Amino acid sequence: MAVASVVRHTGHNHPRPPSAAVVDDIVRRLSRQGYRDTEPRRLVISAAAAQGRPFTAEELCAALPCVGRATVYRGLRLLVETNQVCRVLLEDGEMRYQLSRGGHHHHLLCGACGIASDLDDCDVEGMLQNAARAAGFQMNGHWLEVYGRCGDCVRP
Amino acid sequence: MAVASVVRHTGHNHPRPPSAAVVDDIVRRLSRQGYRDTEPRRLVISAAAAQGRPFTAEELCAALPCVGRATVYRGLRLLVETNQVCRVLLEDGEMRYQLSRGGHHHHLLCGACGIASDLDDCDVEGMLQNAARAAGFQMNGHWLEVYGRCGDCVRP
DNA sequence: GCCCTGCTGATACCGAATATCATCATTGCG
DNA sequence: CGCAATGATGATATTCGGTATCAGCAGGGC
Repeated sequence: MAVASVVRHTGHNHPRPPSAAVVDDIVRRLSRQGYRDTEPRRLVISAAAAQGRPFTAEELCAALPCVGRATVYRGLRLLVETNQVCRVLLEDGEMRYQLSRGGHHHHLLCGACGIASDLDDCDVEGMLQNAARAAGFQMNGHWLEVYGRCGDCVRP
Repeated sequence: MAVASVVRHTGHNHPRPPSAAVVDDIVRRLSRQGYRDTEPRRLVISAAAAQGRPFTAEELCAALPCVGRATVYRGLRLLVETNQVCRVLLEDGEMRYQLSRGGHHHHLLCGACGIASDLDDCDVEGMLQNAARAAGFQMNGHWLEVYGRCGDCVRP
């Protein structure tokens, strides 16, 4: 049976004060991979961490008028490639981003407030493996997003 | 337990001859909703049906040099909105399209040949409902894509 | 402190997608 | 059947998200 645990990224629907520890953590991980610790890059990470819900590259640019567009896009791409930021697919097909806590997980996307909570420990994996195998398909990955209303929006 | 059944859209990896019956069927459904039966629209549907794997809007345009770009884009959008065509999300985030057989299903996407088979009767739904509910989330939809290798590509 | 090299950012560029709008064609109706 | 209303078309312009370019800057190893 699946066990669900939720980590809400913020108590409310608004940007949180970017935690310096979170930024340091990510910068450290990037350094370990040979990427430099630069001021603009820290600003991008900080801005990403400050978003209360999945964001777009353009939103980051708007939040960082003092950082060049190209730098924001490059920084975001780097974060995605190194799995510091995960992609979030909205129901209408729009792609957004969100700071990742790492590890495999799925998103519970609230259509009302736009917040994406993380759903860990849901073993769709095994079930999909079986279904795929039965179809003669060798599965080695999947993409899953869950849409609906979060608890706060269902009973406000 | 999940029961999987696969419908491979074509025996091989190449465009099939567009079946007039399929096109007529879709045109009829559109007519019922008040959309006109026009030559360019039929061409778009026919081209979409002729694709052997998920395609992009640009690929449709290329396949229909005699139909205006705007018309192709409008036609494709209409087909998506009326659920005649479903969106297919590739592993890298690219969005493609594929004629839908209707009904809820997921895609088994082969990274080798690019073909998307349909996976019906996989009850992730129930499992997700439970996991979401346990997290205080009211689920009312999901998006799932499965990635791997199809049978033909695993043992060629 | 110096130098190498990766990073930055202004700009130009590209491609996908949509808006515009005059013209055309489908279909309902007399 | 033929006409009028209106939805559809398509050439074009435009917008917009994202990337390539490249000279200058700065991080960090020495």
